[in-house]
Amino acid sequence: MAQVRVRFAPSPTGPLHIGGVRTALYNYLFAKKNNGTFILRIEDTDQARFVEGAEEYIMESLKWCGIIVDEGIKEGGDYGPYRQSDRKTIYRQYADMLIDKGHAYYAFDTTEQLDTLRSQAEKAGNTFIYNAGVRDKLDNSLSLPESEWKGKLNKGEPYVIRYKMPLNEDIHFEDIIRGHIVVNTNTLDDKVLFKSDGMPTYHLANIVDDHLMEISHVIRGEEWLPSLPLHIMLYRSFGWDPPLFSHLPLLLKPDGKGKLSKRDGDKMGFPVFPLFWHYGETAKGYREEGYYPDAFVNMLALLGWNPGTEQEIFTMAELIEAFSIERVHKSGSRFDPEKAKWFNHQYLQKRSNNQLAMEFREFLRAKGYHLDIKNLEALISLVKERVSFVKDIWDQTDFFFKAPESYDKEVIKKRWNSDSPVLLKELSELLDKTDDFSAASTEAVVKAWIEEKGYNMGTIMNAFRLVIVGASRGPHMYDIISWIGKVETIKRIDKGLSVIGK
RNA sequence: GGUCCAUUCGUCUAGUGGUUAGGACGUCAGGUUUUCAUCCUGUUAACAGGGGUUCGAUUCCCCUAUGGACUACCA
Repeated sequence: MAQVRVRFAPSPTGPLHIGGVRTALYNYLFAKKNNGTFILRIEDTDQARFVEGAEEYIMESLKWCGIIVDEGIKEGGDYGPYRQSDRKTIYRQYADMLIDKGHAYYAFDTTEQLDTLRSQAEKAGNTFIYNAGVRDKLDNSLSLPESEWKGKLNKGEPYVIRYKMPLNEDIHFEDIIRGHIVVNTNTLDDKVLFKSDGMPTYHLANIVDDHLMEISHVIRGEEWLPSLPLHIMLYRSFGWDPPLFSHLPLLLKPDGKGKLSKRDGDKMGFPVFPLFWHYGETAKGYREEGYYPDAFVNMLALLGWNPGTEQEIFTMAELIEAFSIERVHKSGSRFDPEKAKWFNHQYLQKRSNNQLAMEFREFLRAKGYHLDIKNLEALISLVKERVSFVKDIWDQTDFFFKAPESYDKEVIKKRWNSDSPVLLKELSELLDKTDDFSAASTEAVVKAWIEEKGYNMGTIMNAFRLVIVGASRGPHMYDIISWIGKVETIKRIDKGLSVIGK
């Protein structure tokens, strides 16, 4: 295979959502699998939709995911510039080339005129298509006498350049994922290639840039499939060899219908963006929700592709090794937030107590707690298996840091009986006399006491947990009291006794 | 409306012209845990429908249904 060069070509119109990230990821995996080059090209030909911060956001997102850009606006490269607005002067000559070859023409119709024609057609139950069927009746350099349209040009009247779609021709083409597709040109329209504001449209800029940048494979979202015939025709008109195309299936909403959209995140309570977004609107990101980038990437990679084995956990290197574009699915995948959490759980379990302690220490710092790593490692070893996110550690361990402020009423009803005050008082005195407060030691002492007196283990331990934790949850009691220490333990028993009473 | 694309458990998916249609998430049930959670074990549940082709179709073809994308001087 010739040198593999692929590009991810987003528009900086807002934060990149996870569908875009997955497109970038598949491009990256494909490139690296084939010792190729991954290019980031910014497609900002629509000045009206430019959004502050979006370009930075895209680059930061890729970086967070571990997707390394080989050529791009920051990285440079031999095929730059990599931002289409910086390539503005390139496109016009290609539009002119098409006009010279008779594949494109000037059109002077105003937006209003075309809108009217469209709505009229709609009322009549037809579809207005600007192509060979009607272009003779419209206002363009094909329908008007040469003197007239040249006059308009000289006068500086606004115009666009349209592609001259041939009449009644079947266009055959291949998609790596979808196979053979045929479309008749009569259903296609004379797309605008060059806008009246002096900028190319996506279609022109995209084809010119892909050719100039020697892109070998175009891997993009399914929403582009309908314009593939146009793109194929453009390559033919220029006399260029087209790249190979792959159209990725869409990411769908978890419930209901339709493709995942930028709005779904807040509506459904999970992020649709890799990172927090805060220009104008704000939106949650996976990074800030506590996802590890490798878990996020792993989850995303398996949404629409799988290697055909039962392996589910992959490092980026393993993904690169296993990836093949042919195994990408044809149909859309519904995004499942539950499975995303499961992936993070898997990755969190693989981290060392020390790593987690460092991460949790940052979390605690924000809450005003400052603890040493050894202490936190001990804490984390007690709850690690129960959490999926670092922030979950707090939910599992808040009572380590502070005595309960209230006691679960249901638990009082169920676990606190008339004997409880007396028994806990005895327990308190017993622990007070115990010097070695390691979990093993207190466990031995308390068990011996319960056995000697013939008490009921469940009764005591559940009431004990109630005064220490405030609820019916948490790790082993002896681990808890060992960590909080004797003084705090006794204090909590006393407080519990006075608050709950009998 | 038109064009194009798609359709295996609730979800992500494996798979083959002949399989008990496999796995994961979730669900549910047991077990462990004197709590809660984790964990373990088990369970649950699918080839959209109808025609063909064939000795035999989930698998190949056609139709229908359903879903989706596109239908801008947006990408």
